[in-house]
Amino acid sequence: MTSHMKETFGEYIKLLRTKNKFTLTQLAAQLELDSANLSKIENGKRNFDEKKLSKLAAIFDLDTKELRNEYISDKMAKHIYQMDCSTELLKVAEEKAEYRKTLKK
Amino acid sequence: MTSHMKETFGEYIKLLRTKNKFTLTQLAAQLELDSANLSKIENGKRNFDEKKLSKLAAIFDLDTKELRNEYISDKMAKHIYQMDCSTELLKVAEEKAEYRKTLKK
DNA sequence: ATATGACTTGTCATTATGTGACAAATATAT
DNA sequence: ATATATTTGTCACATAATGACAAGTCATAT
Repeated sequence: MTSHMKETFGEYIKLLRTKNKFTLTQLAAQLELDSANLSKIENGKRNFDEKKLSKLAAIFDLDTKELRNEYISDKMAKHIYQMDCSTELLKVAEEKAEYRKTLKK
Repeated sequence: MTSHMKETFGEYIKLLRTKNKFTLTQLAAQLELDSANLSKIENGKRNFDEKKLSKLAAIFDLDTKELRNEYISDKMAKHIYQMDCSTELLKVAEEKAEYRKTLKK
């Protein structure tokens, strides 16, 4: 874990986009999606499609694995936030996740 | 955090039910749901409806808050498991969840 | 062996939730 | 004011979750 972003994934995309002087339309085109929807993604009103992560990484020359980590941690953060899950509870959750692994499936 | 269950929430319900010598049909009736669907819940194929938590607590004389914690940690565990989220990544996610709080909304 | 009760599985109609697409509104710059 | 950039609203469609019920398995008592 090298990065320590506090942004949401949407804000992160916006950051990347503006730093590289892209317009929504330009980036959206490269990602093969509607610029209006990309706007919603940047503003946290829609989800970024996981299948497009590698494309996004390629555009901004990022490490795909790192980017996927950002993506996953953001998604988890959203859940943590939404269920208002405390650190304590998260620990329990982690144990339970381990338990689920032992159930294979 | 007093409990340290490793079960899934479904398994937990089943445990409560069998310890109290209830049949699926009996418990389902009290929870106002189909016994077939309760079976699926116990076996992790459906979700327990959060709105019925207090009812469940009442039936088995449990602390509602504790029960809700079990419920939430189970749900989080599911997410952690599904996205195969490492402890490291979880820490990052927690920070990001904090960040989301600062965004209010 | 078959009847009964307990549990599981499959399926379907309905509902809820998310997505792509485009129009319209707003903001920002020139 | 005009053009461009961004945001918001909405609709039709796809996808996923749910309630309901039928049919299945399994164990056991008779």
